[in-house]
Amino acid sequence: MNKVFKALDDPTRRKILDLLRVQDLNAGDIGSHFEMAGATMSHHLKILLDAELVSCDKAGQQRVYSLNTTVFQSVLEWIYSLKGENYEKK
Amino acid sequence: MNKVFKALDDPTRRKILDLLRVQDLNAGDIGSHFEMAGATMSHHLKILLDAELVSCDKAGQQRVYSLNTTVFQSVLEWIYSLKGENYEKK
DNA sequence: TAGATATTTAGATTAATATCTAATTAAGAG
DNA sequence: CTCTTAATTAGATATTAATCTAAATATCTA
Repeated sequence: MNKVFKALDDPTRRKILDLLRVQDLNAGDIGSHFEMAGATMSHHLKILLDAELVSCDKAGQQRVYSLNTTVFQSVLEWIYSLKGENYEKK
Repeated sequence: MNKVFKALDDPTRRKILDLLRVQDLNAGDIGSHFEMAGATMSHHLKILLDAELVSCDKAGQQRVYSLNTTVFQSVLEWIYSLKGENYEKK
């Protein structure tokens, strides 16, 4: 879970996830929502990939990123355990 | 939410929350679970306080910390929105 | 193949965070 | 009032993380 919390602890990366919630996007499209060097975006995307919060497919010159929410299961379970509730998978 | 994610992005602080899930504890008792200077614990507790993940009551010379899970609502809502599900408060 | 575009990687710099020791504050006991 | 205990605050240092520019890689097109 360490990597997941690390990845979530950054407003830019959380916003990337918000963007990917709506639709898959390539690196350039994601970057266009931020005023940051492309290399910096790439860095953030790598951290999200490492945490398995996003996945990536090559499409020609571009790389298309998509959201992967399965990793949240363990986070939800932890939060619910703190709340003293059981987490029931829908 | 920034402060909450920041606070959660540290194994020591997450473990503190795990300890407080079981029972309220004073600063010294919390510290005894870690091999860290007391000042360092105090620093972590302050970050948890700022994020409102814990609350603190004075009891004589001691300060008793307790878990506050209400802050998790917004986190849960955000995660569920990413998952494309609605979060229903229990 | 040469050039253009999309993206990542390398290396450097700056900013933020965790940690420590020492000093301070606050409360209780003698 | 002074001593002890509990905890925090201050200040310093070291590690980690975000960001940039420049260079490299990979793919498409002419």
